Amino acid sequence: MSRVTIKTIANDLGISHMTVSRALSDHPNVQKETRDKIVKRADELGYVKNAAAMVMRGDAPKIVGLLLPNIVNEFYARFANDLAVECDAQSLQLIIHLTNDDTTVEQKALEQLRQVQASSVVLVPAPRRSTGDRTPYGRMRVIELIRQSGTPDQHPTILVDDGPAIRAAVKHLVDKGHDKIAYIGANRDMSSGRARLDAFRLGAKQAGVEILPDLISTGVPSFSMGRSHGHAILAGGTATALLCGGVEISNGALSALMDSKTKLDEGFEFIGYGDPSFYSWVNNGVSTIRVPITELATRAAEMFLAADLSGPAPKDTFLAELIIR
Amino acid sequence: MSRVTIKTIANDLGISHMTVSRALSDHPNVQKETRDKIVKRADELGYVKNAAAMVMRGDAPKIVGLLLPNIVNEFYARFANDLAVECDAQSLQLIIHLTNDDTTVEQKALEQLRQVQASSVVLVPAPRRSTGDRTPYGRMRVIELIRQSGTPDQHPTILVDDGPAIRAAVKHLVDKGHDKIAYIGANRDMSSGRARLDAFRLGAKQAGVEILPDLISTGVPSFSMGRSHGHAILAGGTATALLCGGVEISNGALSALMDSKTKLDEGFEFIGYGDPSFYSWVNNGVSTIRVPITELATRAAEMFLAADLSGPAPKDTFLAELIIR
DNA sequence: TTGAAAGCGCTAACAT
DNA sequence: ATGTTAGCGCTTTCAA
Repeated sequence: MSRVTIKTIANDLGISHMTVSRALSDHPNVQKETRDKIVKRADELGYVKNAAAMVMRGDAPKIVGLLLPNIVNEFYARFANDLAVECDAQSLQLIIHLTNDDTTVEQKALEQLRQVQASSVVLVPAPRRSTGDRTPYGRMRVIELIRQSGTPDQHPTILVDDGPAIRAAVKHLVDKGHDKIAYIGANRDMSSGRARLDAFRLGAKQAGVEILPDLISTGVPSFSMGRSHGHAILAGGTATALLCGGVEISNGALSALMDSKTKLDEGFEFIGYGDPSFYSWVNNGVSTIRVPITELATRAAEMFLAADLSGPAPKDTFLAELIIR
Repeated sequence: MSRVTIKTIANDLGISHMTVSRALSDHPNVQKETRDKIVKRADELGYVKNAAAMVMRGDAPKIVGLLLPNIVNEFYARFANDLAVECDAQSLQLIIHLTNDDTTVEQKALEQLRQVQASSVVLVPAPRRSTGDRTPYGRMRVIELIRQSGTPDQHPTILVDDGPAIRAAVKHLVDKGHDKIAYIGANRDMSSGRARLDAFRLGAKQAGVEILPDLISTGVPSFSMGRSHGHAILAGGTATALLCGGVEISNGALSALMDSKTKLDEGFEFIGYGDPSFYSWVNNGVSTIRVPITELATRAAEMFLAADLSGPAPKDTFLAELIIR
């Protein structure tokens, strides 16, 4: 009834538990006959090696963590999916925690991962108001994804540079004759919010158009935020094109746009952010700024394995891509 | 440099590791002064309790597993999200494995979860050809989600009954004057595929319409399958309405429909399956069959905690709901 | 109030 | 080829 261990099997067979251990760990020094008997009995009893015991002996637990704000956002879902595939390929177990961008939750999750000795953690750092306390990461390898928090060079980091794509998007719109281009993005609380807005401004400047302040709106990014700001811009009547700087925002703004058949017929142009699968077929294809998610996940998985912890932490940047549909 | 344990702290402070243990576990029998000193030092050194040691002593590991075909499908993503929230609330760690509906992968994942002594696993069983071997679940509580595999009453099960909603969908279409209703769904490999098609047929019968065999198509469910079958049905010209029996299929078929402006203007009616967020705003709102995902996740989390393992395994069924937009 | 010993499951290092 | 011992980090039991 209780858990089957090597001792259970050993007693059952009237031999030493060491022989059982050897047999089940493919150690050469076991007589074939004995080994077969052991393997057979282990199988019958449903024996599985106790991971906790292995960890206590010093084996690195085959566990990695993933901390995401949520997993409904298609960007995060795809990343989690790709990372999970990589982990399964490496026989790693992936523990997911959702932080909801709350530093408290994030800290708690990190501590739990530390308790189970997770070897690595991929983390989208929650934006933090103060440079407040943070639990030490212990022996975990922490890989920061998308956002960068705290001291640079401290942790390996995987970033996305969407600047060029955003500037290209503006240029594309200008080339098509638009000069009243609206922008909806995240506020300056997040570094990504700042960076994208800056890229938008720079793109406009480079393309030689002036952006009316009224056409730029920022806020805490969410679907409903994107939707309401989108409605406001469409109602304003000034803008002839809209660029979004965030996945949720983009979906929200697109939903607002879909409400307005007139605008679509008038040739109002929309460029979204992220590339949810339905963008390729909604509204005859939605142009967007695509982030190479699978590449990010692959790189993260590579970092799991990277042996050397010495030297400055690597910082990899992947380019987002403008997709015109 | 090496891992901080209670012994590290004990040596550091020149006391017994037992006192340290007591202090850090809020045992009353420690002098306040000593306790404060210990807690302080533990904090400085970044001590965390070793989960493996606790598990070895007999503590149930705070780990639960989740096995899903994938996590990009919005249905699964939402479920995973909701379950992760529940787990965080209960200080459980959630290990996710993606099976891709492959029994081999599923078995391997289950074994890994067994090694780390996961207390419970929520599992969308991969459809299995033969009633072949399956690793014993050991002491894990296995909760089957959506699909049921193997012997009934063996595991707690959470099912969705979409029969009434599917029949209501057919009735709705008939009431609106449609009598050439097409259906795209999963083939009979999965029990859900069979059940939904049967519900569709029954609904048609109850509504007094005959379904032309040509208008029913099934196959291995996927976006592209839904899309190509959708195109075929639209090209056929016979059908005036389409009902889908699967999430991916529904998205694919919807994408096919969006390609055809004519059909939409002609009043071609579509009822999808699942309720991706964008259904509420695409195409002025897509009618669909909604599955109560959060309720499923909440119930699953409740089952994590259920103490009694005695008696027949509970089988909970949640009703899907027809949403007309 | 504090400490010492034992044991959870496993394997490296020594016996035999 | 097989067996014995010890120890990973922790807490329960018993002793001081």
